[in-house]
Amino acid sequence: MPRWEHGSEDRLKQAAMELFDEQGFEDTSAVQIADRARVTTRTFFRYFPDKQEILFADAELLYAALVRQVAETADVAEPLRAVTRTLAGFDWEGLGSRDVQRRRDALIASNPALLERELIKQQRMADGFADALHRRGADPAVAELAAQVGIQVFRTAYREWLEAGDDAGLATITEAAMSRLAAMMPAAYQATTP
Amino acid sequence: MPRWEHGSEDRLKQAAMELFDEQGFEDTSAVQIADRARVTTRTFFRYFPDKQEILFADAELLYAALVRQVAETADVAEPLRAVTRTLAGFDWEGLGSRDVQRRRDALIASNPALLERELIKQQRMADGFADALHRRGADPAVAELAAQVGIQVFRTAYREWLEAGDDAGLATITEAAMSRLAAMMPAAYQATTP
DNA sequence: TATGGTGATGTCACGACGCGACATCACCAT
DNA sequence: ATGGTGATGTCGCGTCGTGACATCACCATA
Repeated sequence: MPRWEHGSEDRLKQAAMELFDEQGFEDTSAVQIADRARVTTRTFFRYFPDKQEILFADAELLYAALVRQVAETADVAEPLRAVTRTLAGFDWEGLGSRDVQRRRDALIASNPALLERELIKQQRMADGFADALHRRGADPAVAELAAQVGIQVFRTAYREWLEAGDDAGLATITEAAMSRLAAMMPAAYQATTP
Repeated sequence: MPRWEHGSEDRLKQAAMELFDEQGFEDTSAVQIADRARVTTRTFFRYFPDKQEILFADAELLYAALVRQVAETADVAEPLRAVTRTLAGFDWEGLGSRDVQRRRDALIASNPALLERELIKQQRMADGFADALHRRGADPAVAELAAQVGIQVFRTAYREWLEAGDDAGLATITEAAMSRLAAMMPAAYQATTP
């Protein structure tokens, strides 16, 4: 008979999701989560540096994968497209149903602390993209701008996609967002395009 | 003889800046700040909902002013420029020397909690811009994209400006960033510009 | 089989954070 | 002078997050 059950981390994640669902994020304490997962509070904080992170632990891996992909496939000639294509091309459905992602999104949006965390993750991803593009030979200033803007473009598309019916493809929606952006670039600048 | 000195809020801000400078953000507790400002800890939290906010209390006013300006002067035909021009046209030097702003930036960048807060403020400003543009008649999707991208473009320019010598004007640097962005829009999209 | 190392978890103690409830008192209008 | 109001203090509490050290299952290897 093992002294401890295995899989504490999974039990913690599971318990946290349940409790957030039942009571919301704020009204759920780390102690409650730990209790339901049958571990001590201290163990909770060994797996997750804070209460927010339990919602982003998986996302961290996803971001790393995306950055890696940009690093491998980026086309220096079109850094902005490299970013949006990588993001739009990912199999988001594979992460869970659209409905699950929608609910996760809503949970995050409803809580300032979670929103802050989400934004910083996104920022880190942007930094990763910029670095990857730079390594592939892009000018640093261009790389940073492409990363930041590319992510913003995709984010708006992603949210549209979450709300859309099944007919809409993420790639298509993202293309539409890019077109929108292109349409709002002043003509003066477009003329200067090399 | 007044029972309490007046100007607690200012004393708190002052004390906080000093201590952050002396010891860094993490190693400064709310208690220390309150002590130096000669108020109780409870009073600290009455003025600032948390330790981070003491660094952003002023910024909040600034953001509100910028949003108002976009709401008043936005040109619906060029929402992206409306955003970047408002931001680049503001008198940032009036907020303090470039050096002060640089140090503030460094302090924020050096601390995750502060970075999170900064990003969420920026996000709120973006939401404000988007709303303002929408009210002025812009399509909601376009408004959101213009706000987000405009801010990102300006942010990169602003950081360049902080590092630059006195010769460089913020407006010029921002224009350069816009050109960079225009240059990376795929030609296919530029052709579709209405 | 014995032994010792290693990793996961527990236990304890502590400081920092943030808030609710209520008390106090300077100041101001009337 | 008097009563209201706003700023501040006092007290107590629950939550967050961490350091230090103890425990014990499991594994490798002699």
